[in-house]
Amino acid sequence: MGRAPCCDKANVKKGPWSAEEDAKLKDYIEQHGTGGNWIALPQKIGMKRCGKSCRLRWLNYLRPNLKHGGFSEEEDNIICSLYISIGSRWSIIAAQLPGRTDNDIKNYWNTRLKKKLLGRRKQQQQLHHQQSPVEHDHQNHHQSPSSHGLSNSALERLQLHMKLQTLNQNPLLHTMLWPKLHPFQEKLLLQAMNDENNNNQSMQLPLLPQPTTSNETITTTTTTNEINVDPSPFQLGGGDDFIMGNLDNSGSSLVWWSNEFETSNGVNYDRSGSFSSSSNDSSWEYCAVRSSDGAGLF
DNA sequence: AAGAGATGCAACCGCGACCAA
DNA sequence: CTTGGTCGCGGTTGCATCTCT
Repeated sequence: MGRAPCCDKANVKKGPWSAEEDAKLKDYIEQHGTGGNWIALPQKIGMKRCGKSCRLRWLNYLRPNLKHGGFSEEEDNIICSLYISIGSRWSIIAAQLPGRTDNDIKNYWNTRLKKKLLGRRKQQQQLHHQQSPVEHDHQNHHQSPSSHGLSNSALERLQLHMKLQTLNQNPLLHTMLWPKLHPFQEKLLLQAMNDENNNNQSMQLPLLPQPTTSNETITTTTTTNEINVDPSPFQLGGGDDFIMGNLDNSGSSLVWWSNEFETSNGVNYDRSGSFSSSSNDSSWEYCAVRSSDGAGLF
């Protein structure tokens, strides 16, 4: 038994919007607002459109003060650094760019910006594909995210991160938004990239060294409270993206790019960027974490 | 010039979150 | 607490346009 549809699909128009439809919707919303109910809105104005479709059209196209195309270098930097930090949270990224919609940014990232920054890697992949499509497919199949422990997205962000670190072209963003990769991350990334380029067998993530008797407490500063995380051993690799844990005895605790994880105190974090640890390593002060209790972002 | 493939973007889909009853 | 309705988000698709051969 599936979910009930939000509207009568058979009597709803789909596809591109006409100028008349645009004008009708725009006029109504500008005069009356949405009324807090997108589902009922098309009926009110006599349109054969799904309420969700109206909402999307308004938010992505008809809303005033929207910018289309022509992303600036500064916007590129912001998108890139936020993507590295928080992943594909397009609505959050869009909130930092006035006049831009999440859909716009998502499209821009997927079609242009990603290629601009990771273009070389793609060319290499295409070359591989041309040389031996069958073999390539076979390897792709076996090199699923779980085989090397990192999803494509996580690997992509690691690669971007390293690449951008080397550019060092925007001092502000560089220091504020792009924390240095931990040596372990660098090693991991280089290993993954090397593995990919060589079309090798699947790479298994190394297990983290077992933490010793460190009494350090990782502290994350969140918007509403502080979370004390027991630095007991974290899992690395596995089905989701895990690069986290206590890496050595010097207190350089690390949490990075997990899609989701649960600490021993039961707090779930979702797609974190990095934590600062209570050790005085200023390069780890930036964090982007969402915890299960709703707290925390940057 | 024409066909094939690549690219860009608007729109759709499905799911989880949220909220009120 | 449960249920049903709506919202908002991220992933995906479809199609028009562009580029290459």
